[in-house]
Amino acid sequence: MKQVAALAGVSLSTVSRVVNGDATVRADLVARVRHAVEVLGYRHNAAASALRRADGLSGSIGLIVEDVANPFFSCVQRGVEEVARERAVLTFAGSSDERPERERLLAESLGARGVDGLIIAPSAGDHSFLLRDRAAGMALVFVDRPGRFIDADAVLTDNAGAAAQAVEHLVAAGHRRIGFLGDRPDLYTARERLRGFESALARHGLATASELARDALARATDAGQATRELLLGDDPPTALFTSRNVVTIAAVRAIHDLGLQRSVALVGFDDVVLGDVVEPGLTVIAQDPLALGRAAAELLFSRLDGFDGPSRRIVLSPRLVARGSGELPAPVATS
Amino acid sequence: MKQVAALAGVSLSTVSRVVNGDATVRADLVARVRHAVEVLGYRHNAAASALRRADGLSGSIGLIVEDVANPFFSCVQRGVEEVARERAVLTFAGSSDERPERERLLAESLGARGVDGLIIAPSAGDHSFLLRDRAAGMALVFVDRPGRFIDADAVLTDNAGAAAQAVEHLVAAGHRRIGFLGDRPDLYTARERLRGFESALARHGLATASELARDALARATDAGQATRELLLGDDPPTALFTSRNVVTIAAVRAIHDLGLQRSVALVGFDDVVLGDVVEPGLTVIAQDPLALGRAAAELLFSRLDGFDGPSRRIVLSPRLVARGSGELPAPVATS
DNA sequence: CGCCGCCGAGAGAACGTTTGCTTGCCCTGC
DNA sequence: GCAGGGCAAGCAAACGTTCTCTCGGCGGCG
Repeated sequence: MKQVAALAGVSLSTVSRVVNGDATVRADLVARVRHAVEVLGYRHNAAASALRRADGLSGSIGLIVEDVANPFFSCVQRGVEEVARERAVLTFAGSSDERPERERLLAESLGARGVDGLIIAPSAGDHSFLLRDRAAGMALVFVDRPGRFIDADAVLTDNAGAAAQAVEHLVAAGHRRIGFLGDRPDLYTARERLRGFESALARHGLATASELARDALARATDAGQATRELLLGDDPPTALFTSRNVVTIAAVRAIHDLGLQRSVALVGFDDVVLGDVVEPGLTVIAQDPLALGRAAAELLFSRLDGFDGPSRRIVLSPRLVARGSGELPAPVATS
Repeated sequence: MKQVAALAGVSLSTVSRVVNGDATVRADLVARVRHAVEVLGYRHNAAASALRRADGLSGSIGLIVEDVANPFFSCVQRGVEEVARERAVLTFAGSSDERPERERLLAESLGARGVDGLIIAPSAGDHSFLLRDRAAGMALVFVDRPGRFIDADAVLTDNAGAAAQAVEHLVAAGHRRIGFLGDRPDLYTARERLRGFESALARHGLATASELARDALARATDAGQATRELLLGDDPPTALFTSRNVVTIAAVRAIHDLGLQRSVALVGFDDVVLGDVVEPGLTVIAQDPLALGRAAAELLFSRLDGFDGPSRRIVLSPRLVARGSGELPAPVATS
């Protein structure tokens, strides 16, 4: 910057003003400075800028999700990025692997990098440690799940309602024995989906048979194994509800391996690539992860724009996409 | 930091030394400083640190891919992140949407943020503008495709070899008329795959019938449309090679819509979720995007660790996974 | 017992910006 | 014609660190 100032024959202040688009600089000086910038290959130092500038903004935000490689979260990331991009803000993304200590490490590293805001799809841990960062001016929004022990903006899905809708759909097809393949029960989304599942069953006078429910299926192999156990056990369910994309995929695979794809009904949470091509087509509760990410980013930027009201909560309703697997009729009762 | 120093009754220098783990500080002072840090909720300012410190490292790297929501690239991102994580380095990720000017904007923003290194899956543009940043100390690695007009480390896939392997596979099943569904021809990967495709055909004395090749299929709708045109045209191909995950998915969908999934053979580039469940199973050239990302990050960090040799190139060979669609036999010739 | 050297800690400059304040100039109004 | 105000540009301090240099104290050796 010094060199630029020297070459253009102006002061550092003037260069700074030009770089920041200050309108009070004379046109010919602007031109001289821009030219010098080009010639010298000057690149603005955002770190130093954020350090000095009054608002302390760095033009970057952080995003913490379970796994950036999970299609659901990678779409959330994309949504966040799209909104951030419009404001020339960059996005730091990190995977927590659902481990609270790793999540905390990431959040603190991001804070140390001076991100203006943080969007988190929180794990099961305590998030009150973020109060400190928020007090330091960092905006905070939770996505997909609410934070624990901290009151903050959040964008959520109507998990319970959607799970109930899935049950209604299966009951309408005549099913009475519906299996549940769930995620780690310490996760908000998993609990909500189970809650919706059970309450819908109860509405129809169907008790949850605990032998028809499996959870803690964090890995695909576990989910496949659980599917086989359920379907090969005594008095197996005639339909399955899978509570998450990885579980759905593993269950579909297991069902096809067993050759049961035309006899066991299935509704899965999260849409899945090729779900429309599989035979029968996969009936899913399709979330809109892109919209989730976009909404979270919008909330974040409204805070950065100065909104200082009470914490807001946006709840998106996913839609059921019927493609065949969820409409398979229950076999005629033989008992 | 001043407050910490005051509370601990030491100088700023000492606090800095403690924070950076300097061993020359007396144990009791270390304890006092750590205590003060806890009490005050002090958080290290990475921006100021990078600004002042001798090596100028910020502990962050950048990653630019076409689309973070594309499963291929999200896995690359994950691979990069895993390696970076081991070194407590954070990852900035951005989507270029295959637009050179957006890619350049991202790269320059990342440079301004002072990333220590940059990993790019480059679009079709000119990347010589990165010379400036590299001269300023930024490490640079290309992944999936080499950069243009700049010599740098790169991690690539043997695209031509893999495409040739796909053709060999289809020829072995008796196919003579093989259709090609390609990506934007200005992309390195697309060109290489077409090159491998054509040279393998030539080896078997099969000229490339231009009416059997379609490219520039950047969007799913285009790819589906092209598939339908090829298969419904006069003298259609008996087999298809699809050059990319999004194209493969669209083609599979179109083939199933037409009910031709048991008569038209298909080998696709990139593995796809549920590719093993579809009927018939999807035969693919499976890349290992996680390994691609990891290797790129390893190259990057070796540069940051001081390696200063000539640019290196790692080429990974994908493997063909036969699942059925690529082994469908050609119909007996009727002509 | 005295001197030298080493170790540990503090003082202060510097990193690359932004920004409040100041200065100088020109224009306008009385 | 002079004074005052407004605008454009420069000066210098400050942002939160790191790092070099210096200084003081202590121990060991001569």
